[in-house]
Amino acid sequence: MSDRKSRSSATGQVTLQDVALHLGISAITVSRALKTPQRVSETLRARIMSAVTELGYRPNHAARSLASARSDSVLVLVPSLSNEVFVDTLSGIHEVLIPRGYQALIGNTHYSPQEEEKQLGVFLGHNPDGILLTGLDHTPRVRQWLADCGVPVVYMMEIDDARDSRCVGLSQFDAGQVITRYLVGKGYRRIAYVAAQVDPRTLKRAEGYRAALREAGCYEAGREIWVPTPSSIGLGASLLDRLLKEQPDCDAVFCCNDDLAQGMLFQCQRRKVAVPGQLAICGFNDLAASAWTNPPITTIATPRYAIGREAAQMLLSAIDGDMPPAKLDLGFSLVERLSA
Amino acid sequence: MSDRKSRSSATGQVTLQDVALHLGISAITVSRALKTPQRVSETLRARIMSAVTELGYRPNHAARSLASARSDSVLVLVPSLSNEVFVDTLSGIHEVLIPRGYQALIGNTHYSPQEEEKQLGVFLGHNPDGILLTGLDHTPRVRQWLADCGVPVVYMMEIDDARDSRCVGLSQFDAGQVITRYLVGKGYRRIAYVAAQVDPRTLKRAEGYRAALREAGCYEAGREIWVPTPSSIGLGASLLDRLLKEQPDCDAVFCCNDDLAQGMLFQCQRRKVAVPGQLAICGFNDLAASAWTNPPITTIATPRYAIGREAAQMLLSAIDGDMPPAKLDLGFSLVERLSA
DNA sequence: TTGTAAGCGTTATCAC
DNA sequence: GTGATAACGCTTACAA
Repeated sequence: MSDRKSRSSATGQVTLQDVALHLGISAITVSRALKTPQRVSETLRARIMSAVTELGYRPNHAARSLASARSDSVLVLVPSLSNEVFVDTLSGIHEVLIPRGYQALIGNTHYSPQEEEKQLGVFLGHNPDGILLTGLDHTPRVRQWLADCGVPVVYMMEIDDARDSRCVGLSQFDAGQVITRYLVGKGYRRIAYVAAQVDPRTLKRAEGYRAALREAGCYEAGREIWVPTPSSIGLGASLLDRLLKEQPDCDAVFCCNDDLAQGMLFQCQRRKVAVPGQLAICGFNDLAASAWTNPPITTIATPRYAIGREAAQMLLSAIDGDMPPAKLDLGFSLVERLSA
Repeated sequence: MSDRKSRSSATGQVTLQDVALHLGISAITVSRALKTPQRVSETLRARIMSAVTELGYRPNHAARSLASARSDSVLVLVPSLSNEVFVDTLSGIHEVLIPRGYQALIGNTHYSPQEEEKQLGVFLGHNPDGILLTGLDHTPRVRQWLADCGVPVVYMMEIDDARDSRCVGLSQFDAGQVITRYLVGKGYRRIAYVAAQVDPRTLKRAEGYRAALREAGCYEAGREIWVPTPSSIGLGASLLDRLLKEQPDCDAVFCCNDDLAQGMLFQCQRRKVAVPGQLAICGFNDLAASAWTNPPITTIATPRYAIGREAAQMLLSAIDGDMPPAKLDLGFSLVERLSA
């Protein structure tokens, strides 16, 4: 009868209380019927369920999160949404999270640790049950927050042997080394490395590149081109011009990613530079388009779907039982095509 | 002195109460110092601010949302995250939302109205202050929920003159008609339309295509190829094969998007089909790569950043004051390049 | 300018 | 198996 309990006024939303009142039972029972059906008698449960649909009840996430200190959501921070690599990683993550009833809260850090810190600050207020981070390099404050908040974290994309943390990825160093060795094996000797959007992973690929050239006895310091701007096909095209000007004797180039490699290839076509005849080109990541250009691009295929899936899996295990930290190396594979 | 008030036990989180107790003041004052600084004396505000940083207080979103019935978050539902178009739209949205203190909750509907309904059901529980939806076609239940929940909605990508709703986009029909007229103007007469990932917008572009051909007196029903699978470069390549087999006399093709056009172009290169000599190709959306292929691709540039920005802007206005529904047509432009 | 009281919608805890 | 009660952390009233 009490009027003030009949309807939540503010939002016009149907509450648990409304459903309970409608059936003459208490709110907690409705809650149980939804969360732990086996704890409610079958007949009552049926009545509750139909009332729920009839009244159009939809749970209030904020209230649930506040009362239970869980949010059924997982924070995912990636450096970019325009990079196919991270979009694919996100698909893998969703594939695991959604069926288990979790929501992904997606944040874009734009390759900036400071931006990452800002995003983490905001999203931590959403009480995520778990956190998925890209890479191993984070600001001190981020590390502090992560340590303090007690929320499980899995790091994606790279493998770190040192720290006592969970991570799923591959050795960026090894991958850079393998593809450079491949070029050396093909007989190329004056091999350039071209990188844009400098980040910890392009740095490690560069180290792999250097190691491979050193072991082959053909390392030259001046063969690297670094630009800090975001990577793109257009940038690849202009870097081909720069490469040809600065290193006219160069016979092969390892691009830190496939966008750059595609742009270089397109520009070679424009400038009538034969690929791989005059210049061999290889990339990194095996983006979808790289199999279709002419010639198709030799590259390193990275298991990003799998990284997303396995990282999400590992995170959920960490959330449920207290599974101890583990490292998962998903490797990579050399995709030999015709550009190098 | 009261022990139970000193620390929120469950989460180990620092609360407003903790900060207040630390300073010997009341929680509401701390709240005010953070939300409406001008309502707190300068000296006290300074003390509060330093205590906040010292203790590492971070607001609890769930509690705030529950108490205030606002969430400072906006739900954004897009059909795909692997399509550059929607990624760009999201950037535009972020550009407006973030500086105004809003968070975007991103949902991927995978081009499915049912999936959209599911996502909306879940995300509505997060009490978004506003909603940004893609397209004008939604399930009856979605329309019902949107009408009931009283949250402002802006529809993106298309323009609807009929309904009393807010939308920001362009006329997909007109764009399809303009590019087809362009082909006709260039002298092509046996023009095919190829579409993948059938959605309301590719349907409308097709109608524009038909209208243009009818007015030129060269419409033929059999010149359309439709496949329901997701669009990709690889699919474009295989559809080129199919086109050449089924319509060997075809002299130009309008692809419903640039992915398909790029794939067709690459496959033409493989098969030594001259573009545009033997077959003219044009696409839709002007994706980044289309300017760099050889030949570069003639296409329709869609203002997707601007759509995101303006839609977010319109939504925020709707959230703040009760700005009346409006339509915003951002148009499109024909980008003439060398493929057609 | 500051504080008190109540309540947002849900769940944990402890009774019955 | 079901219910009463008290939180969860914050903000909207309304006082002082």
